[in-house]
Amino acid sequence: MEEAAARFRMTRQRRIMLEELAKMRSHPTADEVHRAVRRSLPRVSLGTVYRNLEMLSSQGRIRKLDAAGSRARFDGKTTDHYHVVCTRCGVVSDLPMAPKEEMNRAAQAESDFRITGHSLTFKGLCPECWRKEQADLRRQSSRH
Amino acid sequence: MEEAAARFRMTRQRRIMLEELAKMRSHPTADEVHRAVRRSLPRVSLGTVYRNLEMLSSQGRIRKLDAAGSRARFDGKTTDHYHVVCTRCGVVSDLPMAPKEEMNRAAQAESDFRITGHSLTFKGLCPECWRKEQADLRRQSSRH
DNA sequence: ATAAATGCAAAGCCTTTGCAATTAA
DNA sequence: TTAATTGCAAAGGCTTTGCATTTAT
Repeated sequence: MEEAAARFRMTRQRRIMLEELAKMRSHPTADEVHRAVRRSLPRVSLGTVYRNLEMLSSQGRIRKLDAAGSRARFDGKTTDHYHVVCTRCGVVSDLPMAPKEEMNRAAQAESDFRITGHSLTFKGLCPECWRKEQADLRRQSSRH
Repeated sequence: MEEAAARFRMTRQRRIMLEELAKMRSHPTADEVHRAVRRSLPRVSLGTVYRNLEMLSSQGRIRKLDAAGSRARFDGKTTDHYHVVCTRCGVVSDLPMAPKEEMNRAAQAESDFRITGHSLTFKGLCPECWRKEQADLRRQSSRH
């Protein structure tokens, strides 16, 4: 009945991954991290790298770039608009908010890229998941 | 030497895909589109659906949602910041621009989701690709 | 000592592709 | 007629997972 508190170990693999990620400013993919870590740990496996990338970002020690989800989604509506995606169930909804062209200009002032546009996706809980989330919290606090 | 102008045919498959996408307001994945189209065209293949989704969005008749980038990217920097991604070579760079918390409030006013954050990614051409792009254009116009 | 983490390899998913047959124009 | 498109099935690429072994605590 007693829940084992998850304990994380600072393995050599994890330490080196953190070190490498701290110095790589290039937003590497999993296999780029793998290659980097391999220089000091030739036997590290890609599986371990994937597991640790996932684990470290769930801990907030690193960050996974916003790629909402792995499967592509399509929209019959081609006019520019923003989306909100539910972080719990993944449902995507339109947002009736006018796209802000002027943000491109603001970004252009800060970047040496030739800015041509932007994509803005809000994160949140859909009404249904928000309800469930509250129910979960209520249940948890009443457990003691 | 003569370039064949690409001609697109309005096949039954494409017409029905467009019709379905127009009525589905749920931002379907490829296989959800497949299922929908199959109701009227039971023998349509998933491969065709993929090919046409790609083709129709390159034509601008439908839209592929952002974040569709297939591989995950990671960042050792955990403080909130925006990114710019080069639409030609895919390189990702940080943007020294303060994240705008107030956008969440603006979005909240328009949505029944519980908004908790957003991710903003600018699109553009990195300095190198921008240079190449201009060279390409120059070459093209001088060809006549 | 012992539960967490690893390496390895196999499996899973989503997506892309080659090819012979079909079909829009 | 004929080049684009399809269905099918196989292959690809990224990611996840099962399991015996190793390792941090």
